[in-house]
Order: sequence, then structure tokens, then C-alpha cells
Amino acid sequence: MNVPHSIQKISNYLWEIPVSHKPGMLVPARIYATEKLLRQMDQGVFEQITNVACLPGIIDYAFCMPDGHWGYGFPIGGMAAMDPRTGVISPGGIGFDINCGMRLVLTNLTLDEVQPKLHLLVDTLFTRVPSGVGSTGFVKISRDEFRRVAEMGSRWCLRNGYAWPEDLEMTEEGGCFSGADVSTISEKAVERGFDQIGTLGSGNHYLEIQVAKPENVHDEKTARAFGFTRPNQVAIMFHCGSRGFGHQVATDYLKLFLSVSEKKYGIKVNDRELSCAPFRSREGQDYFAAMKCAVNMAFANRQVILHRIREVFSAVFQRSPEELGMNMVYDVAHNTAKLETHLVHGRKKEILVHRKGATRSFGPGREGLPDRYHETGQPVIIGGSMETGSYLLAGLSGASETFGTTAHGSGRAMSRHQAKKLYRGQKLQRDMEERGIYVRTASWGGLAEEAGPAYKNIDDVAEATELAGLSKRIVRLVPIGNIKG
DNA sequence: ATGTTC
Repeated sequence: MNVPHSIQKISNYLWEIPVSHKPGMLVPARIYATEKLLRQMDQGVFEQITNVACLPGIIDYAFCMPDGHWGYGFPIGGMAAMDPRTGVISPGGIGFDINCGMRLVLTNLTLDEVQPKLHLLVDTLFTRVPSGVGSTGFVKISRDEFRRVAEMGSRWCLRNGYAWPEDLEMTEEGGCFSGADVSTISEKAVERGFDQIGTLGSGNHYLEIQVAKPENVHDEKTARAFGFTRPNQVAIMFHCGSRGFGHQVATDYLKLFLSVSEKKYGIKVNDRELSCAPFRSREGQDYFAAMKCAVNMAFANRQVILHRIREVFSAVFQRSPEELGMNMVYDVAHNTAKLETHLVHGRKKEILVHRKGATRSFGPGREGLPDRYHETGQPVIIGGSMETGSYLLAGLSGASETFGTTAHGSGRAMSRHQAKKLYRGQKLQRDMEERGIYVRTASWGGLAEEAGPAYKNIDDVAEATELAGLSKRIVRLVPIGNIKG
């Protein structure tokens, strides 16, 4: 059995591993999950989340979301808040794909209108939004201009004609983390990133055409507030990050932290993948500023992809993107560390929130949300597998106990290797088409790795977050077209 | 996730 004996049941949706579980734990570990999801978690989740609980400066608990699974250092689905004065920043708590995230875009088209054009739409998107390992984009800029992208994020896109002003408002943090400083970025990172804006990438990154069927609307009033106003309305959801740029930033600083963490700062960690530096140290601050550059590149990447999606829809339907109602619902980040103000032991305090495969979930009335979402709470986008659908949820004030955090996706149920042994990309494509999902892929092997059964049940994950009071289901979106990177 | 093993 994977679940440790020391685990205690707090409620049907919350479990706790006490500090007595392992030497060095400073706080307990808390896992949000139904018993079913808890039992599906791999041993690595419990090992890793209790290692996170040992990190200096951690506040309250090391958290794991219902979609938690084994990752680099931290579990994916992990969340840890640190005291910025005494705590550390750990690249393993953010992930290699810095600001991997999800964006959801509306149309005012319905399934009936899109169906006849679906093949053309997906084929054109597949051509116009480059995907796959090593893909490069159409935005031709110099290395220096790329540095401006890294400092400005979506604001660069607005200035250069790739964004509508309201897109920025509908993006977490306005599509730009302030304090990004390109002097902390290596030449190598710039070299890998400068031609990758507007590209999807590979792995579990995808672009999907989805439908909001009436029977899948959980909360009609909030669905309307989020822009879903008609039956079988079509939306576009996509998932990608900072590509080779963020990967290089993570690699550069992990290497640096490995050399200073113990020798210079005397920090002992249970796993070298948790290598870290005091947040206030020179190295910690440099990584924080570098990470923000990658965050901004990822926002710009998703923004330029949106620009392309609008062009494609406009060409296919012979109407402007404005006429097609192609407004953003929201853009959420999955892999970040951020200074946020939360209630800590009853007092407002600025803390360093690591979210690794976890989504911010700010509830109604929370500062930092667009006026439009003041009453509803922020839109939360939880991506499922390409076969089974995804969820749009709303943030809840109950998520204050996780410092405003909820789940981010399905979480793998089988390894990529296992999935490739069980499925063949070409056959999967044919099977999916029979079930009404037209899929194109940059890699047949990659497609097989993303087969539906390779992931946990997205309905279980979304439900668990709602039962735990972290986020509320608004509408379940089912795919009709998918581009798999 | 990733010029998928500098």
C-alpha cells in the first residue's frame, strides 16, 4: 500500500501526515483528496510532500492537491508558502516548465456552426500554431527584443499588436510579473527562447476546441458571468508554458543552488531535487527575478498563440474575431512562486507562495481580480485529458486555507512508457475521430502517451476540489478537436 | 516539461 500508516483523516476530503512521520518535518503535510484519489496517488507523493514539509520557513503545512503525483523534488500538485524573511525559494517547487498554464477563450459560435468546419479549423490551427519538440514561432525578433518580452510579458504583446487590452485584464497578474530582470538570465536561456514565442511545445501541451453542453453546466448563473450564454457554445482551451527558455532558467539555477545551498547557507535537504536558497539571499533573489522572466515569456507565448487562433477562426468563418466574440475567460498559471498577501494566523502577511502544478483560486471579493469577477471569484481552469474533457470552475474563499490554491489537472495515472506500450497513436486518432474528436499531433508516440486512460478521472479531481471547498464546478467542457504538441 | 542524456 502506498498510503503511509501515519496518515490521519481530517475529513472525507482532507488527510494529514503529522510531523512525527519523518525526522526534520517542520509542519504537517496536508493532502486534499477523496479516499479514492488518495489511494491512486503514488508512493512518491507522500515521500515528496513530507520532504517539502522540512524546508526552512514553511508556513502551516506542505499541501498536496487532489491531482498530486510524483514530480521533480515537489510533487506535481504541490504547494508550499514560505516566510519571505526566514524561508527558502526552491526551483523544484515551481517546476522546469515555469508558468506552464491554461488559457480559455470564448466564441459565440455553437457546435452546429463549428462542426462542418471542424477539420479545416483543426488542420489550419495545426499549421498556424507550431507544436512539437524544438518548434519555433513566426515572431521574428532579436535577442534584445526577446529580453523586452521577458520583462514585459503580455504588455509587450499589446504594444506589438498581438493583444486586446482586455486580454491583459483577463490574465493572472495582468500577464506580467513585475520585477523580472533580464540581467539574471543566461545567454543560453535567451538563445533557446528567442524564436519560440507562439509555439505550443510537446508533452501534455495541447490546444483544444471544446463544447459547453447544457447538461454539463453545473452553475448556470456563474457560467453566464464567465461568458457561456448559449447552449452548445464553442470555446478554445490551450495549455503551454515557457518552452526551452523556462527550462534553461530552471536548469541554470538548480545548478547554482546545488553549489551554494549546503556549502554557503548550511541548508540540508532530504533530496537534492529540493535544492534551494534563502529567499532573501543574492542567489534566491536572482532566481526569483529570472523565474519572473520565464513567467512573462510564457504569458507572451500564450498571448501570441491566442492572436493566431483569432486569425484562424476569422479566416475560416469570414468574420472578425470581435464579431466571433473571441474574448478571454481567463489565463491561469500552474508553475510559479509569487509574493501574495494572505491571512496568516489571523494577520495579513506577505508570503512566498510556491505553486507547482497547482492553480490560484481566489474567491469572491478577493483583491487582485478583475471587477468582472468580483462577485463570482476568479475563473479556475482545470485541464483534463484530450479524450475526457476539462472543467471551468470558480475560486472559493474556502481556498484561503491553502493560501488560495486548488488543483490544476487530471494527474497521470500511468507512466508515459506504460501508455506507449498500451496505445498506438494512429489507432487512437481513428478511435477518437469515431467518438467525435478530431485530433492532429506533432508526434504519434506523444499522442499515445496522452491517451485518456493514462490520466486520473477529471470528474473525480474537480469534484474533490469542490467538496474540499477549494473551487466550485461551473461547466464541464468536452473536446471536439485537439492539437497535441 | 525539455535542442527528451552537457
